[in-house]
Amino acid sequence: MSQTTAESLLPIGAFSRRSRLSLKALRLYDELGLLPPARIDPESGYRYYAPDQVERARLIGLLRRLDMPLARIRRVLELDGPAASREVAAFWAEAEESVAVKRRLVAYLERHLEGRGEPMFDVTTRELPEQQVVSMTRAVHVGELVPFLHEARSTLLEQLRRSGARPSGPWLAIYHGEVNEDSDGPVEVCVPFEGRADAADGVTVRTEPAHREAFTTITMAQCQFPAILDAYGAVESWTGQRGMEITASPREVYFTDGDAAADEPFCDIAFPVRQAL
Amino acid sequence: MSQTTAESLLPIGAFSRRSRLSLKALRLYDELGLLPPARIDPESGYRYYAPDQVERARLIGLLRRLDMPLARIRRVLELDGPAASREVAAFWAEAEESVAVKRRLVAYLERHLEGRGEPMFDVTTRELPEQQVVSMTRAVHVGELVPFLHEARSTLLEQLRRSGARPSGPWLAIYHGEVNEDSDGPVEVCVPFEGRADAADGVTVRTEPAHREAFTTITMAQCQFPAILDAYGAVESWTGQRGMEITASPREVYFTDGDAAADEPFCDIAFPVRQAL
DNA sequence: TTGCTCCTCACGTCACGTGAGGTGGC
DNA sequence: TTGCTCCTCACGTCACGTGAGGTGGC
Repeated sequence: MSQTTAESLLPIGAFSRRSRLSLKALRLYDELGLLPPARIDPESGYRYYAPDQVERARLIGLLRRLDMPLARIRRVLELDGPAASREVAAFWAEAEESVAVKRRLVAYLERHLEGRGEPMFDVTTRELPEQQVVSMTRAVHVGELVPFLHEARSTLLEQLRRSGARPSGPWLAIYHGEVNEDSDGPVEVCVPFEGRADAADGVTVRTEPAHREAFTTITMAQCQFPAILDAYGAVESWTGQRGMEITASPREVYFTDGDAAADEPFCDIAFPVRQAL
Repeated sequence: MSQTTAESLLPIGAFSRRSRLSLKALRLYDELGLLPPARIDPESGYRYYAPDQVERARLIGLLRRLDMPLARIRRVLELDGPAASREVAAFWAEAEESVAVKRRLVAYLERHLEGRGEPMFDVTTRELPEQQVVSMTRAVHVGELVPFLHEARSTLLEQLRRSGARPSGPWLAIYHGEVNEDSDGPVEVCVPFEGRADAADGVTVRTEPAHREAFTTITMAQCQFPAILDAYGAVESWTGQRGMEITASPREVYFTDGDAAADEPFCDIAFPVRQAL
């Protein structure tokens, strides 16, 4: 029996041909414990694989063709059939999401490169007085942004209610860093208020200094990536042309508590500015 | 004027914020000549960028978000607007193609992982006598495969005609290596013949030795990746279960000159075999 | 003895991220 | 003097590809 088993073991070259994985890949998967050979000769270090390891090897190869990282493949392999299938489906759903974003980006780039007119934005400035705000800050990637905005707004309003203070203007989010797939902000959600409010777990009370800001109003459709780049770009170039300097992180001032129709005013894109010398 | 220009130059940190590119990325793009700073201080090595370089920088950043390689981005940047737009579209078309393949692969994997029945294949063997063939071999990736098959077949038939020989059986392709996006075969297209044929530029005349082969017949729909994996897998496991050894590269024997209906017999998937001892 | 297969480093690829250690101007 | 910004290495990441140099069995 062990005789028979030993005889049917495949050295790495044969196993490579049967599994369609390179020698280098097989050695790496061994090293990572992802696909250890059935036997390793202790003298020579030769790797010998069992024929029934071919199936696992091919599965790894196919998952790699989806560009699934090896760490994630390891997780798939630890699950039973139906759960593994769901894991693959979940991975692929993420991939499709990222493709959908890129598809919009391609459309945007084609429009820009061909020099077809970008949408027009009315940019103006306004003076904001010093203001008390309650705020919550978190590092979020793009997928977690919208839930965070809503959660933070609710928490802040609740905190004002508990403190006996009342909101004195529209809520806003300050983007201290970029928010996308690779970058996670941080994002600070603020609610301006009147009266006296207490800080709490995760809730800061601070003063937003008086400042002038350049802004433009956009619809919900224009607030999606990559269309939103045009709005940011419009405000930035407007300030640049007038010799203004951006003095703080950009912010979005929201008019609604949640959703609006795609073509209704949805928020202001605003940059604090000062006239350069 | 040069005064004004010099004053408006941005050091790398400011340019990084405006372009949304990391310092590391900006230094790399400088090194590669993709986005050299307007001025480099010869003493300190400090990089200074012109404000109008922001546009190019952002374009690079957006193209990178499509996962376009820097070499390809360089090409896009060398083109004028409309041509650049077409380059982006062409790149994206390739990406969509690769997504389409992966999408089918995901469906295939889900079926397999859930253990839903794989299609049944009738596998049998046949004895082939020694045969004269004319053949052409080339390293092709999956995108170039079908054109090569047709081109080679025409060339070989023409060569037989010129030699006064005549085809004596269906044409076939021998896959000496895997053919996919990363791997390029090689693939050998063969036409068996009777009579006497001359070699020519790229056309080899050789004898295919007598052998037994295990094979199954599939439709055109089953000949697509990844469905075709089932047919290959079926023949391989059939041979394995009967203690046969595969002795040469797998081959596909085509019944038609071009296309068939999706559910009609289209080709045989065949492996030369011998009974193991 | 020659070929073939296997072994283990070690370095390259691609597009950066992340320190380490140091300089320069306000 | 302290902080801030900038500089240049150098190494790490990820999943391998590609030798180099050497061993072992037929």
